[in-house]
This record gives sequence, C-alpha cells and structure tokens, in this order.
Amino acid sequence: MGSLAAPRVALAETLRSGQAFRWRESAGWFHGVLGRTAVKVRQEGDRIVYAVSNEAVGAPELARYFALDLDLERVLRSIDVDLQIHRAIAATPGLRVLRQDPWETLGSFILASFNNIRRIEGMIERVCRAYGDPVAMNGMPIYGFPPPERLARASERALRALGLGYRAPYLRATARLVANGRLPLPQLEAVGYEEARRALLGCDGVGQKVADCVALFGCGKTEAFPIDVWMARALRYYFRHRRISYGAAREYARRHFGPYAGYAQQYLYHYVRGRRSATWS
DNA sequence: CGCCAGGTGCTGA
DNA sequence: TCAGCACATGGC
Repeated sequence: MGSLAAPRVALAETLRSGQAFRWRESAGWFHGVLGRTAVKVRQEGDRIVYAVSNEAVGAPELARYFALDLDLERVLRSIDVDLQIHRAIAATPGLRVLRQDPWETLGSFILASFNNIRRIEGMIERVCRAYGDPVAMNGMPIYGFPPPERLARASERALRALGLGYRAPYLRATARLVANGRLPLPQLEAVGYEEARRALLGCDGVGQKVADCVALFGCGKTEAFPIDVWMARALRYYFRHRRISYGAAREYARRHFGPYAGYAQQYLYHYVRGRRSATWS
C-alpha cells in the first residue's frame, strides 16, 4: 500500500470519463491493470492511495499514468476561454487526461467506434479474458490487455464470437500491423501530433476520431481534439447550425483552446454527457 | 419495440 | 472533397 500527492484530482470522474474502459469500482476501490500489474486506487482528499500486485508499478508509474507532473491549474487557465468550457471546468475541476498504453488505447478505441461505453467495456473485458495474461491481487483474477502478437494470431471467427461484430477484422488487422512493426507505436510519443495522427490513420478501423483519441489518450498529444457525437453537440455552441467538417472543427478547436485542446475536449465531453437531456436547442 | 452509441469504409457525384 | 449508405450488437 502506498500513496502519492494528487492535488485537486477527481479520481472517480477521471476513471469513468470514457477514456479508459477497464476500471471497476468495488468497495470504495477502483480495480484495474497496468501492463502486467493489477492495481487498485482510491482517493483520500488530495492523495491517491494505491496497492499493486507486484513492484513493476509504483509511485512513478502511477504519477505518469495520472499525469500528476502536469500543472493542471495552469492547463485549466489556458483553456478557460469561453462560457461553455468555463462551466465544464467548474463542474468537474479535477478531471484529468490519462497517459495510457498506446497499444491498449488503439485496440480499445477501434472497438469503441459507433458503440456505447457499457458495451465497449464488456467487449474489451471478454477480449482480455480470452487472450490476455492473468494477473491476480487478493485472489481476484484480472486479465491484462492482450499483446498485439496474441490478437494477430486470433481468428476473425473467434473474435466475432466475443461479440465484437464487424470490428473483429479491424482489430485483427491492426494487431498484425503493430506486431509486424509496421506501425511503430512506442515511437509516436516522440513525434509531433500531425505525424502521429497520419501514422494511426493507416490502421484498419481507424478514422479521424479514433486516431485523435489514440493520439490524445495513448501518445501524449494534448492538442488532439477527438470529435464524437457528444462533442459534436458541444461544438454547436460555437457553430450553431453551420455545417462544418471534422477537420475544420478540429482546427478551430486547436486555435481556440491552444496546445491543451485535448483537455478542453475531455472537460466538454464529460460535461455535455452529464447533461444528456439538457436543452441545447 | 425503435433509437442510440467516444465512426469507419466504400461508393458515386 | 463530401454526402449517403451499410455495418453488428446490446443497452435503454
């Protein structure tokens, strides 16, 4: 058991904000897996208390995962540029953008397309149980996200049997691309947003939105601004009835919010989704 | 039951 | 470049 300083973090909202799909809440703890390590976390005021199944994950790894090195106050000041985002920040001031494993993020968001979060969680859970490595903590079995080599060898039929639907061949094809080294995922953190985005767009089942999600949540590109149906609703605040292409909206957002547009995106997403039946005329 | 979900790929203008 | 369409599945 350990703990680390996490000033003004909103742990539960962050883990439930649709960027990670594997955290489960039970008896006051959030249980998850980082690599081959089972992890449970809980917020106590300005600290994150944690326990791990092995020493591969400790305070440095968790600080990185939760982006605790980032000065959130400064980031929020930089994106707080209009009334809508101001309200979104005020609603959940400790929301954070996680730094997740690029492969798990890529595979997960391929499954997430044109889907709902509840079902996404179930699909990923079944993929992990079928192909992932088991890790255990307190006798509770948890399975890690399968390495690309494992999914590259899975048959489309077997993946479909897990309820992945038409996304099964996409996941398999992209796993092959990564396993063959033709998509150098670990290198994408070091290149610029545009280059990372271009590389990701070469994957089967990856369009603009998924590429932006992976760039933001898995490659550290804080300027990435993924636009799903909820974000399209939030963007009506800026565009009203005007029809606007994905690319034009994304570029507007990057100019409007700056280098941390991705944080603005996460705040707006969480805010709009929380008011799902609100009147945005 | 019908509608919706953190969209993508393909086609035809 | 862009609109229109099919696509699996299950939650609500």
